[in-house]
Amino acid sequence: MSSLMQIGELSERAKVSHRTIHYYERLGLVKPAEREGVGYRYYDEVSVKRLEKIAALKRLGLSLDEIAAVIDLYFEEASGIKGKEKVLEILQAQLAKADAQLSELTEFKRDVETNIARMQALIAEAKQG
Amino acid sequence: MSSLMQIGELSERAKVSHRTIHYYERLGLVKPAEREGVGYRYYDEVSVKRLEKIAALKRLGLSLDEIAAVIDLYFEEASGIKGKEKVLEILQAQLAKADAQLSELTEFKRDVETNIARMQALIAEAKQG
DNA sequence: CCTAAACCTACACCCAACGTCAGGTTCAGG
DNA sequence: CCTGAACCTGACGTTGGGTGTAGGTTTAGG
Repeated sequence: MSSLMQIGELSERAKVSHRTIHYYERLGLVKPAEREGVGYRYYDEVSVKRLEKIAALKRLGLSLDEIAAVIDLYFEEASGIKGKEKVLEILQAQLAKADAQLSELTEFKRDVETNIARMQALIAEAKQG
Repeated sequence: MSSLMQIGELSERAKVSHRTIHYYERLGLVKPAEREGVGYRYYDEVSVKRLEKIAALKRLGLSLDEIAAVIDLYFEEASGIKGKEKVLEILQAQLAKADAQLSELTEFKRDVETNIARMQALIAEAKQG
């Protein structure tokens, strides 16, 4: 009696439209915990987390295909022994990408801060020049 | 005699197709330093930097429209007095966005590192279990 | 002066990631 | 049993960020 929810509630809780959920399902990103006969989709709590994780990965700039390739790592026990080293490779690539993005982002932030200071100075100057 | 270059060279140096350069020009992201009559486009060194900056901002997840809104800050003197406060607003929004992205990215990195450790443990275990 | 390489414009087309719409089904409450 | 809300599928539309191509022009070098 794990209290499943329908797509409407999932949609609200994960802040994702139901059409998007359908779309993600076709791409293999999410699937209902249960689907009796040919009827409604029923989801569990994990689906909420899964959609939130997908959103987070998207914000990092991953495409849906790239996300599909790694999302299971977050929600399933490690796949068969043979694939573990490949999974490790993927993770290390993502780490490298994250590092690169971090330094680029840090630099960007510095630039923005510089520009903000410059703007504020110019505004102050204009206001009492 | 500042030795201008044509679009082909710019394209090669900035690693951006000439079609994309045309496209960016329509969006107001770049423009040739010179264009005699109705003929070829001629670019200077600044254009190379500009395209590289655009690429960097794209990697941070900015749309071309957002980039258009700020790119001039990097290459021109501050625009007219009236717009300065709006520019400041844009910059502050970008700073907030960058901060959010930074913390998300940091969290993501931690997750990936955890998963890497987990994978490595599993692999080691499998190799001598 | 001629030609090939590089350029020009304009329009059509592509892909990812959705959203919209139409027409039909299911389900819960009164 | 009936109705309205929630759901279903499938086809088509849209937006962002480009790419492809046709048909014409410019220019540098021999």
